[in-house]
Amino acid sequence: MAAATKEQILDTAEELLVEQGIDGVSLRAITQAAAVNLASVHYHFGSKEALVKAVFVRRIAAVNRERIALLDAAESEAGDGPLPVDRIFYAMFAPAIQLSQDPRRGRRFMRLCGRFYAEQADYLEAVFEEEFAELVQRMNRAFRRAAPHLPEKELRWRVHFAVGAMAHTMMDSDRIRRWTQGLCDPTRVEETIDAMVRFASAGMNASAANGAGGGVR
Amino acid sequence: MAAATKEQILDTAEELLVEQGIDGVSLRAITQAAAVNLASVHYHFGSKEALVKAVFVRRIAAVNRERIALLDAAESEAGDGPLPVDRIFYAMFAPAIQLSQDPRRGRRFMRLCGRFYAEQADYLEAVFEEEFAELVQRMNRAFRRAAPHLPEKELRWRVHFAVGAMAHTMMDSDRIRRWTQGLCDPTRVEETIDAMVRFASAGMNASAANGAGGGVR
DNA sequence: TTCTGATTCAAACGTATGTTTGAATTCTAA
DNA sequence: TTAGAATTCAAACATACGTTTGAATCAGAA
Repeated sequence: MAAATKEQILDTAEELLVEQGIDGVSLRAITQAAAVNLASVHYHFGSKEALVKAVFVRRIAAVNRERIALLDAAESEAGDGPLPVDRIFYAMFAPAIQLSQDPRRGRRFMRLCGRFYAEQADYLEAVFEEEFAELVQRMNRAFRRAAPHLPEKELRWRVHFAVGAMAHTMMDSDRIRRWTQGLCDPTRVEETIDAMVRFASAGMNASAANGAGGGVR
Repeated sequence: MAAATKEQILDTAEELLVEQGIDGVSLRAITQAAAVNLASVHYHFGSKEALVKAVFVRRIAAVNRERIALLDAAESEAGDGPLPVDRIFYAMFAPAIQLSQDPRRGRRFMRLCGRFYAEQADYLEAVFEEEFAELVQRMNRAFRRAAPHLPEKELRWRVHFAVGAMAHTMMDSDRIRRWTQGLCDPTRVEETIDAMVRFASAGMNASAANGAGGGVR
């Protein structure tokens, strides 16, 4: 059956890509683990590159749709007023981290997403921009309204830092659990999201730079 | 001359590793760009793996020594009292980000460091633990004293998020500059550090979770 | 059943990689 | 200057990879 083979390849590729990275996993390893023929990848996808893209897009599109849906809900609830910062961050973090509640593929993909972001493969850069364009615009606009006192530059920096905190957590669930002896465990999803929202919101709500260069030391 | 060849290989490898990742760059590319013979790598380092390790350790050891020196200075200045949170974060961020002031190798290595952290190559994991063991211990102790009211779990999460913000910035200097049309530019080092310290300190100083599960929504 | 298109399969192709080899060359010290 | 070690070099080795090929097999409609 055709469709079954294609999905089998996608699932197995996603699993192995998480564990070993794009360059670390070969088509032979994928097809062998999926119990399909080596040539099936090229028959169904065209190339390894296209397979990697397909693995990524299949899930990230759903996550970003959910993020935008959460933004929509929050905005219609807020009427004409600005959104609370923590609601925006919740919309940003929750769908990605929550995906880990799917015990089968979720946790794998959570790490894969961070991994893709880190690998910076050229052909993934375009996919990134396309899949994130609308979301980034919506997020920036929401933050702008939520923190109108903040200089644009400072606001962008803080969004960037918050994305970093999230990406780090997505990419790294094993390491943080190990280094804290299980105290911090990203598989406890709601707890993780709550801590992340608290941290990022407090960071975003901090007072801006006082004058020129006024930092520590 | 022996030493010159070895350093030439290290420098060139660092440069190319940043641009193309560990698996993306071949020994042939490195040795050709360095204008040395292919076999020199194995003569001086033993293997590609050992070369990669050497590239990493050469700089990260210096950065972590500087971090600990900053902690020492802050602690002797503070006497018996706890350190301000922003001083701890400054000690954590500044040496890594400041390395980018070296216009020759600095910026490259800043990205390489984040890249290594993301790649999670098995043989790098051991190097990471060794090179960071002392620093992590010192940092955790300093934060514990600086925020005694904070539950251990919450404290560890926040340190983790702050590390994420830093790693993201280190790994990503091109992307953030591009996405903000130059507004946020990690090559403006002090400005970057200041923004990062403000963000992380505010996140660390946020009030802890109020009761069970009390977050957004 | 028979035919046609879709799918699977084993095998091979061409290329790039990390590594090794052994001779040639350069440096160092007596 | 010269013996001996250190270093460089061109060439080859073995392997793994993504991709292609063409025949074999399967599915479903006539």
